[in-house]
Amino acid sequence: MLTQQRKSFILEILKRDGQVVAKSVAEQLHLSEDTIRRDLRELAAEGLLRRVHGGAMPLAPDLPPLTVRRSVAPLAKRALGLAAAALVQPGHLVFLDGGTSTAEIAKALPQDFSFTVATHSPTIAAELETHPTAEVILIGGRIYKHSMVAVGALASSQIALIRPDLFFLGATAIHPVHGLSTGDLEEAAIKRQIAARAAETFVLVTQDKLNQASPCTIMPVTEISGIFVQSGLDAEALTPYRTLGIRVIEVEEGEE
Amino acid sequence: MLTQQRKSFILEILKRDGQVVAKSVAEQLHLSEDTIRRDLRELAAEGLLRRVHGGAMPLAPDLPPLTVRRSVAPLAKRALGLAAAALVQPGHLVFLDGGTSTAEIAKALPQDFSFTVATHSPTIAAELETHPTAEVILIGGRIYKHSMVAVGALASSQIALIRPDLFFLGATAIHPVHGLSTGDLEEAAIKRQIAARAAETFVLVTQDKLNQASPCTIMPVTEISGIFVQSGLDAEALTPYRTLGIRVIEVEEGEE
DNA sequence: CAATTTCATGCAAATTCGTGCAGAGTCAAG
DNA sequence: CTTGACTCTGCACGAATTTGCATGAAATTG
Repeated sequence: MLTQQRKSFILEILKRDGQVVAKSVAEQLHLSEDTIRRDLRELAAEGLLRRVHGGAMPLAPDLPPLTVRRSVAPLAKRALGLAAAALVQPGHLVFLDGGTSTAEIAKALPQDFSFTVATHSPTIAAELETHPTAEVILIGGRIYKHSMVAVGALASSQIALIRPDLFFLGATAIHPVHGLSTGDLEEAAIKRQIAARAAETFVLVTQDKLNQASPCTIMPVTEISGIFVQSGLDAEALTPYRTLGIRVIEVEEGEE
Repeated sequence: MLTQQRKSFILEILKRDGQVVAKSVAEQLHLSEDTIRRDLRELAAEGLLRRVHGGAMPLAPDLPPLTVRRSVAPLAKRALGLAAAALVQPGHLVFLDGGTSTAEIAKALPQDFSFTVATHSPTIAAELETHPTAEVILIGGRIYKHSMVAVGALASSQIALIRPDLFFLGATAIHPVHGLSTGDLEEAAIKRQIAARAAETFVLVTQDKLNQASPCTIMPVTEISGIFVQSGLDAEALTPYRTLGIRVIEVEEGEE
């Protein structure tokens, strides 16, 4: 095991998990903690991470809001993202909505074949900087800051130019009767437009969104192809969707 | 076994595994480690790989992620960014190019009045998520990954719709005769277009860019209004710009 | 405040590195 | 065919790097 390789490994862990625990890395690589600590010190000196007691953290204290939201249900979301990313096929045009759930899809996208990702979220686009094979199309427009997605006429006109194979939608609420909804009218309009142009639309649903409603309706649930939920939820809560002919994909929360 | 054959073998291993362990190669080829080390040294001298203790790694230190590039000249860049951000006035439309220098401007933008920021870099846009008063316009298009900016016809058509008061351009090289230049043709074209529409264009110039030239010309230096450089540089190196009537703003590197 | 964990430093063992050198092989001129 | 120059390879040896452990300091936890 080369020193450089170890450092890369550490940086990957950091990028994936947002943190590094010295002890855990030492165990995974069957090396002493001293060695890992030394690496961490050197990486910190190179300005690649920030040393903290017990391990290391990313340099930037990240964007506080994002990190907070990210910590809501990271494991469950990661599992959902992984399952959703598996739908992507070579040559596809995939549209990724903004949000932390779709960010997990971006992280989990396959890297062994080529496809195109369109997104109106600068955060998602930035996330894909390091993806080796994905072509990225950025949809511009006025940024709606709360969700960090481009909205408005400018965005709309660009979306009208593409026809995605897959659309992964991020909604703040889903309800069998009230449909998909979110907090902003313009945001809802954009999502609606994308879904209308996409061949298939899927939604990643965490427990806290299921059977809820938000003020602005995006569209009825019958417009979507399927939802990803974590397994082990109340079966009854999912029945209405199955009845409506919506694919309900239950995802095991993988071990960490 | 010819020397060249051995070298090819080593490069294949490197390509396949992303690393080369000198000892392992020596065993596979039934040669002494010295020979392999010699090859590695020569290959490193040819710039085909990077020598590390125990073997070799690919040239690119992984993907030079933003974090690495950020650490190049952080203090100097931060000072330049701060000075540049001071030009922004209430109600302005400011265009921020992609790059680490302009990212520093984004961080230093005033927060006590309103203005609009346009950018074709998702990274910059994401940076502005936490800015309290700036309206953000994202320019979309195909993402040129090396620089993480939107380029192409889609981006061009959106830029044609706006007319910035200020444009902060990020170039990879500036030269009094060869003008501003960068590494990619499309990127250069977009920058040229933005500059043509902007009332004033400024460039943040770090020491390593001054009086250099890159393959793709953006435009002559006479098209720009001014450059920001760190103070204490060779006065002679700046004279040509002053002679051409370009404002040269020297910035003291502030304390941390 | 005490127990536990984590950290930094010094140190020794092991590994790897670079250089000098000798032997083997190649090639061309004599 | 012989000789000499040249190159390549492996070995030797001191230098440098890396790793794990021990020690005491520092931080964290209850």
